[in-house]
Amino acid sequence: MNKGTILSVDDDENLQIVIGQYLESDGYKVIKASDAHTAMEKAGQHELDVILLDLVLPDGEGLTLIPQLQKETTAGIIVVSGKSDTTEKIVCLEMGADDYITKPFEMRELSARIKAVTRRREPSHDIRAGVSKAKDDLAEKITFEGGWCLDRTQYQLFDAQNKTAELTTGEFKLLEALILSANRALSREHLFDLTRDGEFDAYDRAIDIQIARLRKKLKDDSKAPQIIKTVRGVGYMFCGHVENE
Amino acid sequence: MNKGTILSVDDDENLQIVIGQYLESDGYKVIKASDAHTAMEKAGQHELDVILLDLVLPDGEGLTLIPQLQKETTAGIIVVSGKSDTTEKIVCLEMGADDYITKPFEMRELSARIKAVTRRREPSHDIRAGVSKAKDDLAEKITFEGGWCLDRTQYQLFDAQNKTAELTTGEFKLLEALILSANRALSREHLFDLTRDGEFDAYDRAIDIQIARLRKKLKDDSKAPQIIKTVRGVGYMFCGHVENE
DNA sequence: AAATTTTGTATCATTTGTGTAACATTATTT
DNA sequence: AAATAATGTTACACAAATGATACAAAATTT
Repeated sequence: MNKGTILSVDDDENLQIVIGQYLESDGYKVIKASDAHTAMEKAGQHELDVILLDLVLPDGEGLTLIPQLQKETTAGIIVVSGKSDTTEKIVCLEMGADDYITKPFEMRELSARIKAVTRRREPSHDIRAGVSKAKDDLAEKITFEGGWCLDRTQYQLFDAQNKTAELTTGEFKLLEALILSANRALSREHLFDLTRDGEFDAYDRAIDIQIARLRKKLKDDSKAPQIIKTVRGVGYMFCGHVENE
Repeated sequence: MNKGTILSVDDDENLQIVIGQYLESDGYKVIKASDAHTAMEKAGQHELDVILLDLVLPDGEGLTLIPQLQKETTAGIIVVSGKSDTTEKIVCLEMGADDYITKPFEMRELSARIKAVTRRREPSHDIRAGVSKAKDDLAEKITFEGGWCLDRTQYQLFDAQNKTAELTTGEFKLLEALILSANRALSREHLFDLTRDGEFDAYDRAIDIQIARLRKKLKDDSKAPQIIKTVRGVGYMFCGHVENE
């Protein structure tokens, strides 16, 4: 009997043991992590149904962990917090957590909340039926303003004369990411995540430089850019009309 | 703009009024019932998204009401209880309630929980470039009085001619915060918290200045403002009719 | 491993955004 | 209506964000 797989993320070793024992005897498979890093790791390795998440962790990712985990899995997230602070509750729920429970809690309550969360995620509750599936399969060639054509099979950008702009793969990925979210401002961090692995450091200017290089190759004047606009305080945005093929 | 329809079932008249006002100014349509019988009736008549349910009712159906309501609608059920009794919580969640909140609660928390419940019931967010877009509960474009359109993906405000008003991100955030709590007076401190980090100093006039700049760009005469009104001794309030897209 | 290409860091210049202070205006109280 | 308090306005200075350039470090190719 396996009711589902739960990832428990908490620093507190004793609590981990208690939770683990209870939930296992309840029929769940329990995976444990005691810091944000391993949490993300485990989330990538297992098919999770629910994540119990304490936001106070030694490598303290805190709130940002919620969207990160959601990117990695489709599991429900229950924030387990030491504080019963309304603002935090709200923020958590708004960031996408499914529920919020305050320590100390009774195991029975935790179990009930887990059930409630998993129940909601069952197909029967899913109202997705009839909703057009997101088009994952994107065009192989995308043309835009100025006769440019991004060829996603060749990893190259061609101009109106069909001459290659000699983009590097990094530049290509960045441009692709921008185009796929055209007319939407994207933060540097977001762009970083979309185009490469590793940790983004807030003072990292790498994206800026790459944008500058891209602009040059796109002949987009950075003083008054027409294609890649900078959104001050936010990041960059691809502007313009895009056509798929 | 209609975020959804909520049925509030509670015996307490005052609470009903408070909840009703808050949620309505929040963009929900609110229907009220003060006993189990009318609750069932209303549930049959309307397309509900969320039901706020106090189980202590004059004709005291209590817990059995949960499955009955679920038979009638597909709305999410949030149990609003006077007791913070774990057993009751568990029973409610097990009977199929989606959430449980204990009186007294802050309206903000209630609002957040409603959002969380409705979010879960929404169709999946569109997945562009494999990135799950951080899904707000809110519209991407909000239009209001005078043909203005706040584009939350571009971080810009456009006028009726679709020309950008050149808001800075700070100004944008402030306007967004005001709009999202339209027709509700917000204190400077609250606005500060909503739009930036750090500590608010009571003698800080920064918000005033930013309001002034916003008004100018919105062509809102500060002598007789139509869009952002001053609420003396309190703060500011966005007035007007807002439409989501 | 040398050469080449690609990417990142450091630095400085420039632009843009925002708070402060001082004063003007409007509202409220006396 | 005077006095007071709250808010609006403006100019200015400072801070922060971004762009540009040169160079260093990786990564890739030869």
